[in-house]
Amino acid sequence: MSPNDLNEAGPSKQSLTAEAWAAAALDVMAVGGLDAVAVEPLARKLNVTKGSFYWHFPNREALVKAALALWEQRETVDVVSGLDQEPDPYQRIVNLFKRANSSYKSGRLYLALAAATDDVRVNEVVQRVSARRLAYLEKCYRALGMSAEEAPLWATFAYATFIGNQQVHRDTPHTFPAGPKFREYFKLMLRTLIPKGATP
Amino acid sequence: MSPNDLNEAGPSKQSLTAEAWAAAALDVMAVGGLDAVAVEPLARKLNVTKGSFYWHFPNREALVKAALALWEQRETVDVVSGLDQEPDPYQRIVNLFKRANSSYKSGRLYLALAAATDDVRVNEVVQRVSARRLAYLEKCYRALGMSAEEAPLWATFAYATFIGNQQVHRDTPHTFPAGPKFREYFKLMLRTLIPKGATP
DNA sequence: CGTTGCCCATACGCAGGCGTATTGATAGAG
DNA sequence: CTCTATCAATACGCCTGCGTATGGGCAACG
Repeated sequence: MSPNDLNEAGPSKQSLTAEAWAAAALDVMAVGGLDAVAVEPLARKLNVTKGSFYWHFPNREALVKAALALWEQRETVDVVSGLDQEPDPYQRIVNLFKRANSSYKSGRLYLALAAATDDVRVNEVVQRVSARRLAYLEKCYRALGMSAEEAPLWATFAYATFIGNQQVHRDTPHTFPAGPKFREYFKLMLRTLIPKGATP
Repeated sequence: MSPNDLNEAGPSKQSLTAEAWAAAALDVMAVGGLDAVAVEPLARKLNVTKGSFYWHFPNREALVKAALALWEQRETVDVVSGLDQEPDPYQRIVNLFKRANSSYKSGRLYLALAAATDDVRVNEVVQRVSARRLAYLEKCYRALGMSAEEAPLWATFAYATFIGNQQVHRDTPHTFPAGPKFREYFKLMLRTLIPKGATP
């Protein structure tokens, strides 16, 4: 837990910021979906009343927008920072997979957000984030020497696989390979999804 | 459209059945998620009032249960009927993939249901359906001569991939390969996810 | 024609979330 | 010490969905 842990019980005498509300909104989103972002329940969780909320935000709409912006920014810096440092394209894909399979919580958040197919604002953000990831993957495959026709297919393939992994992991947790089995599974995916040549 | 098309405008003088309500519930679920299954909005969509609903069901809970039961039954008969007729295990997997990538609507429904992670009833059903699909895939891989250690890994891999395909297709529709590109993509997945030997 | 059962409409009270208005508390500036 | 700006609590009205109670229409059957 960070020093200024929010959305937890306890006084936490520090005044709430708008970003704290947005972060709390993302937390409940990961569990209850977009509809779970409700002002009064959130206020209860933060040990305040909605009197506080309506000082920081004009309405619920603004909170949703702020939460989505925060999420997109997190996801985007997540991609550029650290990941792009790696020179080897093969290792870049490996790192992507590692990251995708490690952060279970952020995976849940993506799935919860993407499930809000009826909300236009959410759809736009999800689309941008997904498209960025796909473009990044495609770039990696091209760096591996793949043609402009093949790369997008492999990128979609790989991306679908690790999005699907998060889904399967969430939906049937006890069936998903764990421990040493997961290491096997991981290696299987890597050698299957990164074709020929270019080993590190 | 079937002769007794429900959940559409128009009088449709035929009396509503409980299953019609359940089917309509599944329809709105595929778009708005579990929370969209609300009695009064559904009644409006069916051109009746909730007076009708509360004759067929004791409460909203019962409707959700009925809808889930209907869904599970659909998904289950979907697997056993027609699919298990095919003798060749390779072709069985191919058919699975074809079916997964063809029924866009049913894919959306699965994703919407699976997103309701906070609901216990939904989780149980989703878990059973997913587990059944995984077990079926594993059986296919074993029929291809795969070992008891490898088969579950490949089954999870393949299942994650086509669940992920539905997700990517939904989240970034314009990026997803279409037309001839999709045929390429499909062949790529098949030859990658069904290893060596056992070609038809 | 009357009665009975099936299916639905209407009207009501209740609960919970949204947004507003008003007041209160606290810290820092002067 | 006073004043002011910041942040939060309280109280209110509104809307919407849930569940109940009651009554109405209609077909089948006697």
